[in-house]
Amino acid sequence: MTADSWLNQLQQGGYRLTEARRAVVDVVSACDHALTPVEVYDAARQVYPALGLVSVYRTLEKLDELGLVQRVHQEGGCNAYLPHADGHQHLIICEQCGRALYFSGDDLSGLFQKVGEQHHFSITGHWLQLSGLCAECQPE
Amino acid sequence: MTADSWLNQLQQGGYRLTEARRAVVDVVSACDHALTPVEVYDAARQVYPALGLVSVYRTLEKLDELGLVQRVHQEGGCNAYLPHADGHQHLIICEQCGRALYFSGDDLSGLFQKVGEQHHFSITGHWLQLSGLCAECQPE
DNA sequence: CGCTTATTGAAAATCATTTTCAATTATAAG
DNA sequence: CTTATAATTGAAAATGATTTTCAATAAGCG
Repeated sequence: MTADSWLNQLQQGGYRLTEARRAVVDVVSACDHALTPVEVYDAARQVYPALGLVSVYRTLEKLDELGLVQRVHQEGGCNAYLPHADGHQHLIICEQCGRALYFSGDDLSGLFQKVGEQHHFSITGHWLQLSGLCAECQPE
Repeated sequence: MTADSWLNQLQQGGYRLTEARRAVVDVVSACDHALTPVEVYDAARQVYPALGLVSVYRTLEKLDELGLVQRVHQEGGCNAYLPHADGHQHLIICEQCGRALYFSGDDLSGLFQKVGEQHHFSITGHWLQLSGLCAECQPE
């Protein structure tokens, strides 16, 4: 029931529940790879044809604000969104099929702090994404 | 003589050396923080006022292709360029002043491989950026 | 020096994103 | 169940970044 949980959190955040938002949430919350606004638009219109692209942008913005999605940066562009996993902040993305997967990086945070100290930086954030081929996309 | 080295590599790559390219290379190769195309344009016109923004885009594209610059992703946008350090692939960027710094991540590459194996991914690349405050920008 | 062709800057075209706006609709109050 | 109010909507226009087109220029070869 991720979608329902997201809708609850939207409401909790003071936002109204509308058809447009439901459609966007349905698509994004159930997806295992990053989607651009246009991809969300196309998928969500299958359910709710009256949807406007503008509402997709606006809804993604709110989901991002609530920490429900995370922005993914890729070669081609930097405007794709993925459900945000709690606690696990690091990503692996398959170059071929686009499937995304979070992995736990508890051991890394300490390392980042250490690297920061070496260079006299106080580290406040990090961005880590691995790319490669998932099991299914690997040649024999 | 980084600038000269870059110009050599451009020529080696089959490209001609022009005033426009010289101006762009001068600016980017000597900069310690990420610059957007427009920022490069503004800085380079101080030296070569006839420069067109289009040539900045085109030159940055070629420098990227030759591995001389690297694209940096940041909150606001993902279109800033930084000289590419050889061997050191990981970045720390100061949130305040924008100063960028590479650090060696030999120990990390092994770790990335291991994480990949755990999830049956063959890792072919990674993207790591730390952000924080550099020594000068830290409050006492 | 002269030829060939890559490169140029300006302008137009394209593409993604944001803003504007009047109409609609979710929600709270009656 | 109404009604009132303010958030939300989609369409269209506006913006901003990037790319393409194109005739003029200039780099680099012979």
